[in-house]
Amino acid sequence: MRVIYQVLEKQITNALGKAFPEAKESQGSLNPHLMRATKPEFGDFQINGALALAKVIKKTPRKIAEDIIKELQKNSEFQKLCLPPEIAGPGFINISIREDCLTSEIQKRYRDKQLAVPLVKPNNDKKELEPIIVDFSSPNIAKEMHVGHLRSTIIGDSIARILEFRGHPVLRLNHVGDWGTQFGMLIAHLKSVAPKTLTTANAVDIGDLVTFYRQAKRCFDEDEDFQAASRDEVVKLQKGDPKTLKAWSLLCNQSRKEFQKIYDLLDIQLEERGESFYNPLLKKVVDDLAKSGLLITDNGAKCIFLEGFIGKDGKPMPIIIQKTDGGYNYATTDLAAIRYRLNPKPEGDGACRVIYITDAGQANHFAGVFQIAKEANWIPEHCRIEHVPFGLVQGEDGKKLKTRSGETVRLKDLLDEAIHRAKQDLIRRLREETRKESDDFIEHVSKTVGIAAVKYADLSQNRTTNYQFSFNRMLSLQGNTAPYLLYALVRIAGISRKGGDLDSEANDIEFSENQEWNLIRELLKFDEIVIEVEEELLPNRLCNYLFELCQVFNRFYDQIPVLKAKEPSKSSRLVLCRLTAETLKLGLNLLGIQTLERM
RNA sequence: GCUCCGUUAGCUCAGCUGGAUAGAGCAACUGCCUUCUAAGCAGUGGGUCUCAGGUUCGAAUCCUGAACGGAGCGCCA
Repeated sequence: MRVIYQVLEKQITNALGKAFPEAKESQGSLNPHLMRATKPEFGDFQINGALALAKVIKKTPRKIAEDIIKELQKNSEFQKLCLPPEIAGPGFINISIREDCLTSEIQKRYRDKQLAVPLVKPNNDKKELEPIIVDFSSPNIAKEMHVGHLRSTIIGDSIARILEFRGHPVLRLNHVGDWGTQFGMLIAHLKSVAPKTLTTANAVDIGDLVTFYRQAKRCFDEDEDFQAASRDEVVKLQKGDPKTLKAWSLLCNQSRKEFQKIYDLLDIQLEERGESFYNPLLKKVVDDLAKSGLLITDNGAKCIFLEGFIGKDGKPMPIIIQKTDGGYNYATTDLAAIRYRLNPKPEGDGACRVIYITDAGQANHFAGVFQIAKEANWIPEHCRIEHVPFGLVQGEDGKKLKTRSGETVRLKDLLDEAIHRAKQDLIRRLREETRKESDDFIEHVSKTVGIAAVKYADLSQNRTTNYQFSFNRMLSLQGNTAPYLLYALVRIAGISRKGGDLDSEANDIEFSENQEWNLIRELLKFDEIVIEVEEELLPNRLCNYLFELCQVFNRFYDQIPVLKAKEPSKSSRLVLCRLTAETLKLGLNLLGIQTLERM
């Protein structure tokens, strides 16, 4: 209905101009404030503009609304599209779209792969679309992925999918932590305790690596000599010492294999481009910042002091660009990354929008880095860089999610448990219903449902707030959960199995029942929702929509017979079933969730 | 201490950027299966939108202040 909305908005703006020529000068007052009706009783859209206009024109809002309607009704195009508008409450205008228009919208959408969501096109002055970068997941080498990576990975993937679906070239970048002090620590430690791991492939497995890392961290915190040795290793690494580089690449490979298992399980594509990639560019970042006069040396470190950044002691807090020992910090890497990503090809990625999916705790860091990039003039006029923050994953006690023994939850364990619980649930149901299914079926359904539940639970929440993780809730068969949505699709597949032709023609469709119109109106909202999510980067809006669509469909399914209806109702209803299935499948796909025919 | 974020039903959360009587889901209670999968549907009860001011035709939404909770804050990322 996005197109209808746009047409209406234009018509109403025109009508306003004609009805109130005297209001034209005062800016903004001719905005119709057209929006989707807040309740079904109010029709499809409502105009709120009459209320705001009352201030400018000295008439009551209801009188103004009357004049707007009079003007609108002179327009035959408007009349073709809408029923006569009604004035309600203090001066709202309620607008209902004519049923034949709704029907023809359904026909247009039927068998349209994009389901009426338009593809983006390049600007007039450019031949090609510029890529959008989604920077997400970003685990650290030599550590296992843990629950802290869950949200970034899931949310980032969904946002990338939505942008891709709109037609944007998307670079899904995995900015893995493969550089810096942690590596110094690890290599320095391994040199003394397990030197073989630094020269031989596959000499250490990821579990041991994690243990070594912990030991190294402890040494680093307690032993000053070890600190110095670690920093030495970092400097060697950054200077490209061949032995250190070899050791480094062995460690990275080991971790990479482990990450890939998780990404495969989650069905997520990512292009690895770690921090190390930007190493050759760091020196120029420092040099250019120095040239621009932003850099100040403080206690031997090269820093930038920004307005509004104040530390614990109340003194201005620096952002450190180069440490006293010559090493670089993550701010430096992030600055180098911004430059590279926004630089035109082939020197850079030529991106027009860069999206960082990280926890909200890094908001200050990004605010600082973005401000430096802006002051250094590294962000072209037409480009956007955005930090997309999300809240903490908490346990059911409201505290940061931990295992019973108080350790960080490994992502692999968490996903396995979701799948395991989905499986137990499925087996119990099969027993209760005395159904028999193959082992393959059980494995496939449990995996799909388990992963879907984890993803959907995360995505369906407004990402900015903390999120309370609960297996029981996310796997529940009722309510706003993945299993509920998947079940709606299974019901439609059931209709098809029982002989419903979900591939019939939509030429002669006809509707009469309330529940049909409710479903039609819900289906037609899809395009607006996708575009809104693309702009706001809030996938929970899409989840919310899909949940509502399922509720409307289930009401329809409960109250309206499909297979037993006479023609043309039967075919018309089958068209609605198919369109519902496609909308759900596509919607879930944009969330990175796979669907099922039976469950 | 400073900065950022949050506070909506017993619980978990929406609330589309200022609109009509604040909405879902869980939990509780009442109905509905010889019927396309009841993993569903229909219904009932449940609210000082943390508090106090302000802005205006109109505030959960915007501004100021307070309380409570969370996160971050100099050479880790």
